[in-house]
Amino acid sequence: MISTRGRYALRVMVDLAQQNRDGYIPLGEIASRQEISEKYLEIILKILVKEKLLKGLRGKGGGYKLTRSPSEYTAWEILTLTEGTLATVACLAQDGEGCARSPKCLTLPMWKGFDKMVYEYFSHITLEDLVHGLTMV
Amino acid sequence: MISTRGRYALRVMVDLAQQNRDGYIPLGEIASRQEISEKYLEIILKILVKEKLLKGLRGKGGGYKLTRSPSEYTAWEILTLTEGTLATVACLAQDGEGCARSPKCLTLPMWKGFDKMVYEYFSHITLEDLVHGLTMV
DNA sequence: CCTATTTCCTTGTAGTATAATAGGTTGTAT
DNA sequence: ATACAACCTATTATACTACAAGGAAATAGG
Repeated sequence: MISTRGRYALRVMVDLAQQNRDGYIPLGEIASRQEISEKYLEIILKILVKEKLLKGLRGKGGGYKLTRSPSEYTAWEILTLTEGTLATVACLAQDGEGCARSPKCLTLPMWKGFDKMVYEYFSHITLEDLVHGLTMV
Repeated sequence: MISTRGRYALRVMVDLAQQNRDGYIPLGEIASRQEISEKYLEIILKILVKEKLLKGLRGKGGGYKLTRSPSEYTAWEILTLTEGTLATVACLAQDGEGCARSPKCLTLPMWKGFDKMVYEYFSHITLEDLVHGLTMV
């Protein structure tokens, strides 16, 4: 289950990709268009700025803007940065020490195969794809 | 992220499928073999019994046993029963009323495609597959 | 320089879920 | 009768989610 953090992040990135005017777009505008709490959105955008997916500018005329072209962002990147990890099971998370039962675990190959499939799926979807309307994948 | 509830459930079902002796296998035996807390496992097995994936028998010589042959259980079935839902986003959960933004949501098709893929993956893996050692899917 | 704007930063918080634990009750075989 | 083992009803520590509040710092226009 993907939390609102990751989902909102994607929606906001798509929103910014849609507004293809140059210049900065303020948070309040995005929040009201996407119907997301401003204060909560702040937290999400902070992550995206920190990770250089967005540029933020303070003060009058400030706001947020993309740092690359929409085709250069993948859903995978946005989701993993905001969600922390998309690993399905704890023993496959990046920081997970990997449980001691791994060698004899009969379900592990299934989880590995699943995680690979998830990666393939989201890493082949770009912001541009989403803006142009994904019909089927 | 799949919680321990679903993961333990799968491991226990695989464990039971492996012990192909007929008769009932007590919880304590499964718990120690799988290194899972007995009390927590009770909760999980209760769900599986209630949903008729397992038969439980009390008293001496009692325990748990499968109600079908391993090839007749899918990972999907076991996971959805114990996890509640595998829907990736709230707006696609079975009881979810579906959010008002659906028609204009550019990310929704991506989530739908993903959920379909997840279903296809887990519904094609049976307990028998897991027991025989899944190498690649 | 002043002021309005808007991001950035820190802290708090209600609600919910997870992963258990504790202790008792009912049913079953010998 | 008794040992065994599932079943049932609570309780709990911990953590995460999805916010909300209030202020500090930066920026543009007048």
